[in-house]
Parts: sequence; structure tokens; C-alpha cells
Amino acid sequence: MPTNLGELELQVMQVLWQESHLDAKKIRESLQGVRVPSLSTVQSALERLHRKDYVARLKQGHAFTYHATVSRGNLLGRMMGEVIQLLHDGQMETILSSFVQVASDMDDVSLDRLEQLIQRHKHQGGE
Amino acid sequence: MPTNLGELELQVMQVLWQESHLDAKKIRESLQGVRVPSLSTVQSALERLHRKDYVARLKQGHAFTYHATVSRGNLLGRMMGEVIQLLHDGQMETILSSFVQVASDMDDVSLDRLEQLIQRHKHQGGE
DNA sequence: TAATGAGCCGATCCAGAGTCGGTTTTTAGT
DNA sequence: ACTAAAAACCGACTCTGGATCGGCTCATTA
Repeated sequence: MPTNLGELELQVMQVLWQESHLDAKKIRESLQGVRVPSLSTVQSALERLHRKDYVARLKQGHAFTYHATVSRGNLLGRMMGEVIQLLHDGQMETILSSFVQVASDMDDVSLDRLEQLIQRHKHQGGE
Repeated sequence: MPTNLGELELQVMQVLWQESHLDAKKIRESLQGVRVPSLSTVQSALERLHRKDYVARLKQGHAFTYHATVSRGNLLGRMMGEVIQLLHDGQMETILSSFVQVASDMDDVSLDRLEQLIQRHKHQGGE
């Protein structure tokens, strides 16, 4: 249940977010780093990802082509939600100030954009 | 390096956030759940936590007393930062909208408070 | 139908966490 | 100071999830 991705699994997702509908071999080729794992290894990672519903696949002629079923932003939101779930103490205040703590690394322009997004969100009344 | 806590470790932290400066035995007693691990097990968790610098300890007469060195909010912020680090794609926009995606579960009052915190943060120019 | 390429399965290895029992060390009472 | 009780420490084992592959199987196509 915990949304946790291993090293290779994450790398694979990065590739799929950049370009979709690739087969295992292509994904392996797109993998950068000193150490390139064997094709089987990439497939194993893909299987785990598939089991976790992070990717879907289609039989495209000879081989499967994979594509992400969650966007980067979606996964990010999901993970943040989980972390919050894990550590929340009922005090919304705690969550809020942690938000801002993270936002410490952001410049004012980003904080402005965050405010805009909040505004929009409030007016729409939730999606 | 990854800020990951096991099940028991988290439970122990929860106890220490509620009440500080307890010894292993007390912590064990404060642990709720059907299954209460042995004292040794609790001590192991405490040792790991200590190694990770999440708790500190003091020789209080006969036994060590432990206390958290990171607050709940601080850990939350840290974990969020890590998740972001892991999944960021250079687009601040992605992070921002994930923030708001999480904030979807928040009511307007909370969003207002978030705005206030942002304001304060901008004026202080970073902590 | 035979060969080539992809998928699938099982085996291993590793690291981190949980779990304890037993030994050692420390503390405190007599 | 000696010793009994309590706490700390250490080592062993289990379990789970991820990484890693080799090799067998199956399908597609020439």
C-alpha cells in the first residue's frame, strides 16, 4: 500500500514521463547512468510497476509498450498526501507550517504563484 | 539517507511526540495495539532512531530517557522536501499544483491560514 | 515450420526493519 | 564491598521488497 518506489523503478518512470509508449528495450536504452541493468531487470521493474498500477501496457505487435498511468505531478501529490496521512496529528496547523517550511526554498515568485493557485482553488470550490 | 521510518519506529516517535523523556519501558507501555513487542524490540527501534538522529537520550539515573530531536512538523516538512526532490522535474509549477492538489482536502479556512503563512513568510524573507 | 525475439518464472543477493533471548554491565540496597 | 535486580547491549534469525539475471517458453514472422 505505501507508495514507495525503488531506484530503478523511479528511473523507469522518469523515462516514461519523458516519452510514452515505449517497449522494455527502448526503456532500457533510455536509461542513463554508468550501470545499465539487463533487459530482464528492466522488465522486472516494469512488472512491479504494472502490479502497482503505475504503468499500463499494450500488446503492440510483437512486444508490450508501456505508458505511465499516473503523472509526475499526480504521484507527487499522492506521496505528499501519504506523508501527511502518516504524520498528521489532527492539527491542520502542523501541515500548513510544514508546507511553508518546504516553501522556504522557493523564491517569492513561486510563492506568488502558489497564492494564485490557492485563490483559483478557493473560487472553484474544489475539483 | 532516505527519511524512512518503519512501522514500530513511527509508533515510537508518536509516543515521544506526545510525551517526552520516557525510558524504553515506559515507551513500550505507551504503545497501543493488539501486539505489543518485547522490550528488546522497542530498544532496537530506539537504537535505530538514535542512529538516525531522530531521538536523543540521557542517562537518567538507572535508565536512558529518550526524547525526540525532530518535531512532528519538522519531520513532515523534511519528508515532503524529499518527495519533492525525488520527483521534481525542474518545473516549479508541478510542485505548486501538487501542493494545491493535496490542499483539495482542505477547507477554505485552512486555505486562508495557508495564505497567511505565505504572507508572513514572504515578509520575513525566509526563516 | 523453424528461428529469432520477447515475456515469464524462479533463484539469488541485499538491505532495512522487526523480533528476541541471552550475556554483560550498571546501579542500588544491605 | 557484595550481590541481586534491572537495563543495556549484542548477535542471530526472519521477513519483505527491490535489484539482478539466466534460462525456459511461447509467439510472430519470414
